[in-house]
Amino acid sequence: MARILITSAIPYINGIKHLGNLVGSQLPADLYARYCRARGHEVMFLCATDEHGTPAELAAAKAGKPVADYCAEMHEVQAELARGFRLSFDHFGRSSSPQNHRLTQYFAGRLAENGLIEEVSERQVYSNADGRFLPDRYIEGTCPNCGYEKARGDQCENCTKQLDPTDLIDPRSAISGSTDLEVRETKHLYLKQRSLRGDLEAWIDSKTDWPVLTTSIAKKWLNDGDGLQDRGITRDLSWGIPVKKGEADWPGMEGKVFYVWFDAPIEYIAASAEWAEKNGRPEADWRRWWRLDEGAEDVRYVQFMGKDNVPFHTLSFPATIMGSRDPWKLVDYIKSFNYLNYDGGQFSTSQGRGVFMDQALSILPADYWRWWLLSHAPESSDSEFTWENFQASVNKDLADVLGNFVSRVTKFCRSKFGEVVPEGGAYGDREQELNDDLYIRIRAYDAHMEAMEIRKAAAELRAIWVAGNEYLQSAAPWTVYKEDPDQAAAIIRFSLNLIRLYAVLSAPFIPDAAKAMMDAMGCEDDTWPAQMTHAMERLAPGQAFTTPEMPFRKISDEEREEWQARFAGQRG
RNA sequence: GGGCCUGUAGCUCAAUGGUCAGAGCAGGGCGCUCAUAACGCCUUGGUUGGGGGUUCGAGUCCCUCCGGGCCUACCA
Repeated sequence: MARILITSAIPYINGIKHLGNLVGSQLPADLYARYCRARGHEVMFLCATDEHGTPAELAAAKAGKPVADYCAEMHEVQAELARGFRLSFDHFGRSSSPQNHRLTQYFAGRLAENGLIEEVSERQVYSNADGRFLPDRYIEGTCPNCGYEKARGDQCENCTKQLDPTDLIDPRSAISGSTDLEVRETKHLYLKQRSLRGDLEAWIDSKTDWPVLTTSIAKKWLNDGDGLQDRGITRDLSWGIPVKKGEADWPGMEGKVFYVWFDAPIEYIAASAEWAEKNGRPEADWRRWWRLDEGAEDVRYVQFMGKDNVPFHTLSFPATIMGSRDPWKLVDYIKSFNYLNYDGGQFSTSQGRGVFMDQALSILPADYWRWWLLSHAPESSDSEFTWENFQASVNKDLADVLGNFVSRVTKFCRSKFGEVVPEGGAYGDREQELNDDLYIRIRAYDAHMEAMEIRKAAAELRAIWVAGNEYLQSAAPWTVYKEDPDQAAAIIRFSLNLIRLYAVLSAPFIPDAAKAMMDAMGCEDDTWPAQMTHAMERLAPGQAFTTPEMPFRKISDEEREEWQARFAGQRG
């Protein structure tokens, strides 16, 4: 038994996430967490909402609510959706928690003590009408390079030239449209990542088993141009974690907050502290996951995220940890994902293009989405959601291969032997052969799950389901029954045990269906199969079961067409 | 502009430089009748984006061209 710490990239607070966001971090993290628990490991699976930053303030203003209220409400909305998708977080925290305030200020203090913080005075654009400093991309204007009128202050989307906000012709606020802008002097803290570059590079170089996607992004940032740059970790905002040096005030930084990307990863740690408080546990109980000097030497820490998050998890956050010169746990493995596209284009939050988490659950149960998304996870390159593919995969895999297997076995048994595991007969060569085959397949499934090769794991699981149908076809209990009812009873007893086996193996992917299958078999033993002969005798003769009606219904062509039209764009 | 990823069957994807490039779906044929017209067996289908090179041997390594995508540090 091992101890496994798992975190998913924390979703931003300003709205409901789409399926691309879900499959890029939270869902695969949940799959892995469920698998690790099923194998008997001690798991701490954490996620949270990422609540600070300019977009949160603007979204709250648009909703006409105080930002704290807005975030509290949206946190609850996201938490409810997470429950709907059966994301099995041990805790779903908030980056605005008191625990994160304390830890973020603590880390900043440690970094300052270690000489890794620099105060930099810089000039930034201030909007009088909006009463706030504007991040570069919240300033619009005409591109000096190509004349595009909606160029952003960081880059022109039309000609892709990188810009400085002061380059723009006729600059205006992207929030209010106001042209009443001025450049003001403001002081900020920079994390001196440059002086940690060597440590970071050595650490990245030691991670030879990480996905190429992860290490290539990290190396690019380490080596590109002048190499890793120092990074501003404070902002002029009202909503956020006040800048402090540990518990002490930070002279000259009054009224400023930490940059959201500084405090967000620290929330991984803080979330465990929230977990401890919520469950009435002592501090030591969460610190044993994070502090190498307080019990975390044997913890394996795995992070899940989309590729856009990689620089912050391979460089910025590790720089914070290393720079603290404290024995905090660094990540051991980063599983990163490409993007999921939607029907020939990108998912678009602003255009309402694609399927969002709430909409998905409103039309089909979580298992349908979990199965499709995980079995098509964008691991090696971007992948694409189409309704045709979704319908075909779900109908074939879940309804025909798995669901129908459960139906045909239970209904045959009910009609010939009643709703109890039948006695009589004995397992023979055919059963032994399948056991041998399943043993090999389950070991392959385990290997894929342990390596977080998600699509391969899904394919192997599906092959395990198929094996049940092959067995039934060749054993043909409906024929055997006519001559030798006892032998047919043995075949069905074996098949009912297969259902239980499938429930155990499938639970990480489709937890609700798996539970329904276990409940139907009247079984509570979900021990992961080791020796097949034992696993296939869990359901003893005489044990009652119930016959589930339609474990998975199919998606009709009409439904598919309707959804296709409904989610094409312009949400609402 | 620079960097990275990617291109394999109609579709979605596999293949430590080493049998005849494999699966699933779709298509075709046969079988079965327990089951949600489901299941099983067999089968059609490829100049691995184009071209050149290295090698006894290239989907895999190198060069080049073409197509798709991502990143490029103040959105998060």
